[in-house]
Amino acid sequence: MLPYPFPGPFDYRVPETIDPHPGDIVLVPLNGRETVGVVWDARSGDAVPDRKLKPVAAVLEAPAMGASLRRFVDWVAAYTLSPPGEVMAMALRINALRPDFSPFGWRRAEPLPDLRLTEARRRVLAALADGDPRSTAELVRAAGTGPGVVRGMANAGLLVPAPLPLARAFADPDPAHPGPALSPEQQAAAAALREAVAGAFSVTLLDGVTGSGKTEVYLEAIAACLGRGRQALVLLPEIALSSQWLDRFARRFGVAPAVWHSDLTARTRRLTWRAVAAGGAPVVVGARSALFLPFPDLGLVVVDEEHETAFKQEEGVVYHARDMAVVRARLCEAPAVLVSATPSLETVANVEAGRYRRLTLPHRHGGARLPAIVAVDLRETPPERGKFLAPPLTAALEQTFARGEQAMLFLNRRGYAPLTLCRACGHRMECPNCTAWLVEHRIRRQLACHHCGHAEPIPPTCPHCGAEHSLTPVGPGVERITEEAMERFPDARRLVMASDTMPGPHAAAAAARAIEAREVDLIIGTQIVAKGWHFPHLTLVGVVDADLGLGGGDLRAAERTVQLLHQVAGRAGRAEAPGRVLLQTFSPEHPVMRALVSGSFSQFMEQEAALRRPGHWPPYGRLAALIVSADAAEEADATARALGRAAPSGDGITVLGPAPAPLALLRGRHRRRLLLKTRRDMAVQPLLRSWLAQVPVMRGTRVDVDVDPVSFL
DNA sequence: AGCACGCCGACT
DNA sequence: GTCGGCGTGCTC
Repeated sequence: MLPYPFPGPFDYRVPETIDPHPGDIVLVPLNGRETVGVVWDARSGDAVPDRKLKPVAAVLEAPAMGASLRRFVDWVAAYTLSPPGEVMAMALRINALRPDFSPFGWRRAEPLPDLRLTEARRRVLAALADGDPRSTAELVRAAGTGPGVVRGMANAGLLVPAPLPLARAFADPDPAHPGPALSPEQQAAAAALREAVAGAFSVTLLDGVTGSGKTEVYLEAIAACLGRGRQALVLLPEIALSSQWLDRFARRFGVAPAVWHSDLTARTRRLTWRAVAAGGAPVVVGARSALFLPFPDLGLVVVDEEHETAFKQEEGVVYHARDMAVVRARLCEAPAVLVSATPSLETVANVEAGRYRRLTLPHRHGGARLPAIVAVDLRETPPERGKFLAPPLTAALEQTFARGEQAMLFLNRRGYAPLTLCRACGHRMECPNCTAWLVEHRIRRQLACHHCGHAEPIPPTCPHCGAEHSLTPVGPGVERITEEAMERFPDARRLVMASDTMPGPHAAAAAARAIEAREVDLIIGTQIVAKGWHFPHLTLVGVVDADLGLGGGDLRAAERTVQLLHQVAGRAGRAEAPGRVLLQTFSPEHPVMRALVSGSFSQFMEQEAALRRPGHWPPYGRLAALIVSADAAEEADATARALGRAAPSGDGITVLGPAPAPLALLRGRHRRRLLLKTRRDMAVQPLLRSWLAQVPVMRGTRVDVDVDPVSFL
């Protein structure tokens, strides 16, 4: 299998000098070059005539790709309709394998060529007397010479390259390390998880209210997994924001786990990948790409915050890490644990169908109570004109600050204002490349598109009618809320938490520390504040616009809003002082607001299920989206219409569209969508395969497939 | 993906 | 008469 988008593996001849086995990483000729690939299987048999077969060039000295990972790659490729080589490339991490990147050093040549030795060369050989290979840097230090001498010796044949023994990059977590005390409720759940870890494949939903100590419970499952000598993988939706999770892990096990995400430096990535392959990383915590690490014996997969849409990879190979985690666990004969205070309807449906087990933690840990949630009706108590914080919320903020407690304002919108409008002619400032408004970022003095890289200075006059001082910001973003809070509470120490104000894990960790140390009175944030933080002194959460996520006609808009706002609300009152949550809304009677206020999350999910079941909407049916894109609208239309004409039909099959995508123009490309819906007992992949095979796609036009779409943009 | 081949426009 | 633009096709 080659790391390129071919439809399948290529066949090669095996010369007598080498002996490759399935999983081995090999060097093979391809179109006049040499390429790294993985031996996938014995030859596929047909198609390629013997005369065309070229010989495998070499077997690389690298850990082989295990059978369970190869089968996982095949499974993901088949499920997502991606070229298997592209999926394998995610698992291969070619950068970690290239000989020039590998941790290679030197040993003495056997036998030594008969050469006159200089004093420096003699010292280098002396440093290698014990037979262990050493890196160039080590040899330079030991022999008190320069790297040129080592290189010269290698060229003269005195030294030969040798793989360095892998340093233990990650310490063994200590299951006996005294961790935090668990409540009887937590102990019971932990015992059930330990039992699951002792068995083969199973899926368990760990469903506990915010602040119930779910993490501490599944850390016990990890301890049990380590006790059996197997590795554990924990997936988090946003690893960059996981400093508090790492603290908890260290508190339980005395050491840090291996961390895996896309922003690792090349060196750390290589070290971690090699350590995992060698079985030297007992626990890995990572973002979705960690699913493709080469665990020799994966014994447990945990998906924390399993409802998070961040687990859906939208670019390249489009997959849902929560669902693929279950597949990976099954292929490794390991249990999977899905964790959430607000489980997705998909997971709830699997519990109800008996496919998943469920463990519940109904109470907060340490006697803390769940926060009281109330709706603030913006029709009855509107904010002042041009302001966004209604009187009940400002009064609550005042009381909170007066008590010396912390408050949080949540608004899932970056920047100052989502729309800039000309009061003279009604012109809206829009992105030239996308069907989207430009968002004002007042601090940067720019109008920016949140879908592509476009940004421009705020124009002094209306670009349409030329009127002066007529451009007006409409609606709030976190910057504007910060401005309002600053006017109203000038003495409150503010901290803005948004992806553009906290670039990277360090900034987020520093922010969390400042909040824990009570150096902040008011936190103003976008959705990153919803993610599992534990701020013990935070007692008030204000949701500036609770209705925000409900527009747009998205299948999961209501579910997602409940999950997001419930998570945000869960940040309040996690210690002794009780928490309070105010939801500013124009429709307090909406089922979403009722569910949040009453706390009857499960009842809301039943209503959602009742809405989706009759039409066979997920999770009671299957969806796949086709996204047609082209530089010209006519080309996108032509292909989309051709797909529409060739659409599959039959009992239990519905095709919707083609229709312009909500983002009909994205990064300068015109987009059309079609949606395939089938009954749950049907597979969409064969339908999609034969459908796509019937429609020729012009050059410059793309058809992207999204199986189980989460986003409908 | 990555690379060679090939067929048309602006230079020495 | 030549360099080089990127459209097309191929890789076991």
